[in-house]
Parts: sequence; C-alpha cells; structure tokens
Amino acid sequence: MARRSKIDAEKTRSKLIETAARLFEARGYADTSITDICAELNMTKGALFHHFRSKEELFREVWTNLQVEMDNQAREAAIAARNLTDPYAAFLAGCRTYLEYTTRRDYQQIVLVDGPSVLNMSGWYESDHDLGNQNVKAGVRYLSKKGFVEPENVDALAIMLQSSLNGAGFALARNTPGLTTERVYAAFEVLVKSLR
Amino acid sequence: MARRSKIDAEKTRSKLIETAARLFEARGYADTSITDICAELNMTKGALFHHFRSKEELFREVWTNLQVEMDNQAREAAIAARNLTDPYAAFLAGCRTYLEYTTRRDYQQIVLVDGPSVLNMSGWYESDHDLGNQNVKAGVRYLSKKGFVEPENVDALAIMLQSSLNGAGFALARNTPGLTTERVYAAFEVLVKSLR
DNA sequence: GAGTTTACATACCACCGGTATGTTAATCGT
DNA sequence: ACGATTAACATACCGGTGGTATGTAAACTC
Repeated sequence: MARRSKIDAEKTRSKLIETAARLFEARGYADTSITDICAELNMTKGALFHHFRSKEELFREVWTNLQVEMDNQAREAAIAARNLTDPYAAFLAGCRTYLEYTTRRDYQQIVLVDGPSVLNMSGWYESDHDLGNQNVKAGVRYLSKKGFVEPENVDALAIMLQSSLNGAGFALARNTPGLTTERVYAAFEVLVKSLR
Repeated sequence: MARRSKIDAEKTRSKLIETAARLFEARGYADTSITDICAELNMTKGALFHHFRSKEELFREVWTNLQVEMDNQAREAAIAARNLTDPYAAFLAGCRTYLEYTTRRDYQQIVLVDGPSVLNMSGWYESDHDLGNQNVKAGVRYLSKKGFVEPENVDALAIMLQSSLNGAGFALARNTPGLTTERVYAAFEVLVKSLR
C-alpha cells in the first residue's frame, strides 16, 4: 500500500471532505475527531494530514463548499426571477433561496453554528468569504437606487436582513409553534417591501 | 489544603465563574483549558470539578449570567422609556440596549459565537432559555395590538428583528467600514417604524 | 466528640490534534 | 529506459486535554 495515481488521490481527498461534512453535520465540529473520520474510510490519520494541514483546514474546505453551493443557487434564483416591473422580485427570490439554506441542518451546523466559532470571527465576515452578505448587499443597493432605501442605510440593512434570515432558519428548524417557511417568507416580504 | 467554610466555597465558585468568563471571552471556549482557568487562581482541577460537573456546565453558568444581566438591563430600559404618545419608544429602547450588548466582546464571544456551538443549538433558541426573544416578541406583539403588524406575522418578525440585531452586533465588532452603532440603530429604527 | 460530609488536592487515564519518520509506487529528467 | 525525485499514503509517537478515582483534613451534625 502506497502511492496511487493522481486521480485516485483526488478521489480520496474528496471522499475525506464528503465524510467530514457528514460527521460535522451530525455531531458538530468539536465532537467529530479526525480518527472518527479516518475510521469511517478505513484510512489512517497520516493520509488525512497529507491532504489537509489541520482539522481546521478540512473544516474550512467543507464550509467553503457549502457557501459556494448556496451562493450559486441563490444567484441563479435571483437571475431567473428578474422582472422589469417588480424591483423586488430578484432580491426576494435570492433571499428565499437563502432562507431555505438556513433551514437545512448541514448549513446550520456547519456554516451558522460551527463556522463562527471554528474560523475566527474576524475571518467569518471578511468580504471575500461571506458570499451571502455580498449578494444581499447588492440587492439592497439596487433597492436603494430605485429609491426604497436611504443610501446611508444600505450596509446596515443588508447585514440586518441577512441575519434575520439566519435566525428565522433556526427557528424553523426546531419547528417553533406557528412558524412555517411560508409564513416566515411572507413576513420577510412585508419587512422588505415596507422599507422606505 | 482542605475544607473551608461554606461562604468561602461560594466565593471560590464565583471566582471560578469570573475567571472562566474572562478567559472564555479573551480566547474562546475551545482555546481555554480547564488547567488555564485553575492556574490563574492557583487552584487544582479537582477543585473545579468539585464545583462543576464539566467544562460545559461551567460555560453554561457563564453564559446564563450574561443572558440574565442583558435581560434585566433591556427590560429596565424599555420600562424607563415607556411613553404613552409614542408606541415605539419602549420597544426601541429595549432593542437599543440589546444592540449594545451584541457589540460587547464578551457577549459576542460567549453568547453569540461559542454559545450555539458549545450548548447544543436547539437549546440556544429554546423559548424558556432565550430571554432576549421573549422580550422582543412581547414588543412586537404590542406593536401588533397598536395595528402596525399583522398578528400572524408577530412570531416571525420577532425572531427576524432580534436576529438582525445579533448580526449587526457582529458587524460592528469587526468595525465594518461605514458602520457605527448609531447608524445601525438608525437603520433598525427605520426597519421597525416602516412596518405596516 | 465521634461520624459524616464538604472542599478541596493528587494521581492517573483515554483520547485528541499534530508531527516525525517510514515505505512504496508513480512521475520525471535525461 | 532507468535512476532520482516526489507524491500518497502508513506507523509510531508526543504533549496536552477533559474527566475520574482516590486521598485528606477541616467543617458541620447529632
């Protein structure tokens, strides 16, 4: 047992990420040991540490994958919903997709719960990392151009609206009595469309 | 050496909590070892584990203290600001106090960052634990009675508004360019007062 | 004032993330 | 085509961690 071809290596690497994602989601970062991940793949720690410098780097990889996937989906939804007569349409469609992600168990545990704690929180909101915030801000900026939002409130509102979806996702996940995705989305729409 | 009186024991217990809070704030939960905390107090692990069943329980104590303190302050501020001619006054005052907490380093690290990850995330938003949410919901319900919010949107809006303050606090902490507490608060006021 | 309990200290343990070092096969320079 | 290099792992080990089992002496109880 020793060196395998490049494509095999790439395969083990992605299997490592895949398995790590599954365990991080199920048990959380702290309660998932590197030994656990390797055991699941009949692999040794040496292999893992060959592909990733640290447990944190492996986590960051998992985290990034999820963020990029979410970003693509949200952007796609926004573009598809674009509507010349309704300035809110694209923005709301993107936010709705984001809301659906915030209700997903993997997104919650990995991105929303463990993310800020594992990656240092300064890095967490760094512009080039937080794809969600970039998109929300772009949307709010557009609303501002259309006259619905004061320009000086764009940054603050973008963060607040995004965070509101994070919190709502959590609430939905633990099925808070009287809350459904539809109801939350309706409330969010009210929130956004009320803006002046 | 050996046993001290009851009041001495109570003192060591609170010193433990105090020191733990300081270190958890400065280094985060994961990077603060029990040995570190004890060393700071010239104490052994045996003592700590006599007072707390686990590191997590010690953390929960610290977390609860902060939450209760915040709750008291916010409620106090809301009551003090009560104003018969302005239905928003009390609610906004409470939210403003909450916002100030979310910008505090200890509140961020302990309650917002480590809290959800260390305590299980279901516990984090559990109604009887989350004092903040109870207060926000009461405020939104009041606004609903006054006709500013549809009753079916109360629960969703309460969670969203509270979460928006959490996110804003984070953003303020890493002094995002162009964001100040005043600006965030102003934007939040717009958000709330726009509601219809 | 003997017996129990409390408030710690000491000693130890399994496990964890990480490193140093092997080992073997794929790849590359010539 | 073949020796040197390097990539892809495995093995063995390390300091530190949260947690436990046990010891001990002073404070309480009756």
